[in-house]
Amino acid sequence: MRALPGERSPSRRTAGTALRLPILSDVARQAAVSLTTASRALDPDNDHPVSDRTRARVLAAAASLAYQPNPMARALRTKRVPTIAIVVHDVTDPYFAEIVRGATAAASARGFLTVVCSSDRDPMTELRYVEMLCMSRVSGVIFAGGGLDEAHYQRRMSACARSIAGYGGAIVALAPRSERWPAEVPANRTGARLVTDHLLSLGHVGIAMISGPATLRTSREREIGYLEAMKAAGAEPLLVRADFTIAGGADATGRLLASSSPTAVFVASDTMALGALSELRRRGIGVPTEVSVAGFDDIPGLEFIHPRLTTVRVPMAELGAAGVARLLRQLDGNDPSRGTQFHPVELVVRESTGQPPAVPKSTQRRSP
Amino acid sequence: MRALPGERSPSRRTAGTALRLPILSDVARQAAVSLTTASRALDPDNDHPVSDRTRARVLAAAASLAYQPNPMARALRTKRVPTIAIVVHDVTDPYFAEIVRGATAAASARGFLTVVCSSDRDPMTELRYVEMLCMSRVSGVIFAGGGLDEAHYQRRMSACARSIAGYGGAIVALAPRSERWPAEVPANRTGARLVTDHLLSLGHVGIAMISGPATLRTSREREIGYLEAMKAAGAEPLLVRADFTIAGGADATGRLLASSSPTAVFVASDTMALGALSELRRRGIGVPTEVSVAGFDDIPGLEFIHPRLTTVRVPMAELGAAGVARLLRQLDGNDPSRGTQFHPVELVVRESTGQPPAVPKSTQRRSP
DNA sequence: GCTGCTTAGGAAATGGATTTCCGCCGCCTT
DNA sequence: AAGGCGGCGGAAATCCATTTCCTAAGCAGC
Repeated sequence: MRALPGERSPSRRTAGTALRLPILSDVARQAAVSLTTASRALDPDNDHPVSDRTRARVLAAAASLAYQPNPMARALRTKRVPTIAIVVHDVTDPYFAEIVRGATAAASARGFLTVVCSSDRDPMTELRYVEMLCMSRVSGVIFAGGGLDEAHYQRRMSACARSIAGYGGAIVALAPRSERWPAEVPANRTGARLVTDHLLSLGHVGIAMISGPATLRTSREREIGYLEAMKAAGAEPLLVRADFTIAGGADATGRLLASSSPTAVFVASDTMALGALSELRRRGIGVPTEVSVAGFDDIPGLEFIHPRLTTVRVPMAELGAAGVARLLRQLDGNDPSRGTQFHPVELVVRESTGQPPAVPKSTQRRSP
Repeated sequence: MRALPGERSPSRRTAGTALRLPILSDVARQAAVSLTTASRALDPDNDHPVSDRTRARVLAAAASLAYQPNPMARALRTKRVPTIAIVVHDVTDPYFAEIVRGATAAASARGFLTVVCSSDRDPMTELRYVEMLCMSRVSGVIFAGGGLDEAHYQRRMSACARSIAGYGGAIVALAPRSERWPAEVPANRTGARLVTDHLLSLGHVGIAMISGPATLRTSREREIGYLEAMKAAGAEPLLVRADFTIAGGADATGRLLASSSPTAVFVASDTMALGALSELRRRGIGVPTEVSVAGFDDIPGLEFIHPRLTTVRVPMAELGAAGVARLLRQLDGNDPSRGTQFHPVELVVRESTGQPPAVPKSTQRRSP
């Protein structure tokens, strides 16, 4: 496992730059104090008293040397590296990409690096990543996507979680999960109700929903909102499931149309909705003239697709940033809560939803 | 900077799991050898002789304890953390997301974590990230996007590069840059020539190009391919620039149409092409019936947009993986090359390109 | 028998910051 | 005057793998 290339010549290729960076003992020497005092003076969180005069001397010395503590040495003692991991289902999905963007910005503002692990929706890959993260002693792990409701997976995952807690790391979820972790999640149910009500208020009755996998709690929460709204309106629900991908959305749309003819479809994520839109266009079905389509998330770039998609705005970047903030509070020990914080969502009406076709079909057919 | 929460109680919350992970001395004790020997036996690259019997004992002990070397302690000695950073212009852009996916998979297969830094196209943000990475002693930095051709930026960037080389880290670029770093880049010029030739062969003469910022070498390489092909065909080129974003593509399309009426547009990236398509549709201009549009990159999800976009396939994930492989070779010292490795691209003809409108305009107007 | 080399293994130093444990000084009690 | 306490600073242990330097034994060659 030798990592350092032995053949690297000791001679400095590039003249000019002093390659030895200042270390704490340089600062201590220049300030004429001990290592201990230097460390304490430089650490604003340290509660050991240091006189103002001494602290000033140390600070001045550190500044004059442009001292930066060595993160590796620090990590060795504190047992954690100053990096935060974000585990997503798919970096390529704008929903997650946006969360990553928000989290990265927040983390780097606090001096943390962010590592992104994309499981590509494979539970085993995710598990492997988390085990690796745990071994690397990352300060925290943010689960941006939901977990699987599956016993074997959950057992291994909770072993990781225990281990992370064991070395003082923290965990935060950005989607509903069965594990009782601190969570920052969008108001999925409310959002789903909002869109469904919007479609109902436009006069739709046959409103189908394309949801994600049943094993994902996010799917289920959004379904509940939909079902609640439909029930309240006395309308008959119709649910189809697919993967949270463009292809999944297209596929589900095909299946849906094979067995029913809704005038509106609520799709549980914009990414899937893109697929739905694509499939409808392929079949020559007008949106919103023949079928209204609404999504969820408000991923970036939606202004540019046609017709502009009605959706529910989830503050993705804010969610990422909130996850980092929560994580950091947990690490600092001043937020022992394990509760779930909900983030408000907002209906964004654009052009993909409209009134149902003027010629009202007598009754909506339902799946057999 | 106290990172460990002091208030964390020493008692184990979760029974059952031994929280202290095995360390090298545990292995050494169980194998009845010294630390030194244990370390040597476990390191396949170490050339110090260890007898087979001893090695077997150590290996058995390590296996029985499920020993994993502590990455932080190792990093402290080797002066680098086993982490590779990928610097992108925008994680949200599928082009970069795809590269990140490929790189992450390759890195984790070799035991490296991947951190993603998204500069959001701001040179200062990028510089700050790179300085932070350098301070964190990451093993390597992969620049997925091109650099700025600007003196101030280049000076600071090369200071970082020197420093990274100074501690034994490596750098790889995945886009053409003025710095002479080892690079793995797509055959931009060839690709651009391929698409342009495709458009020419369809009978187009008025072929405009929407390119990226002039300060990005990727833009310029793609332009050159376009210009070469146009020149060879005796056609008059017409170039418009914009940001490498959806909005940029839409905006450039507007400007283009304000002053000319090409029958085909070659857009330097799919992301921009999405904007172009959107703008054309907004104006009711048929694609490809009135204007053909071709992109570059072949980002995922293109099958689902309408009309399906003709483009040049860049092996993005492979590029990311190749970048990691190159980086690792550099770290191992068995690839001292600074050369550029080109990755072949491939024309993918789909539905957004077709013959020019049947009624041939007498002559293509050009910008005044 | 002595030198010289090779093979095998160990003790201890190293990397750099953090933290625990102590001691000292001055001041206040009783 | 003896004991106590708060404020301040330092020595040394700690974190854990790697690496440098050494020792010892075994064997060949002169």
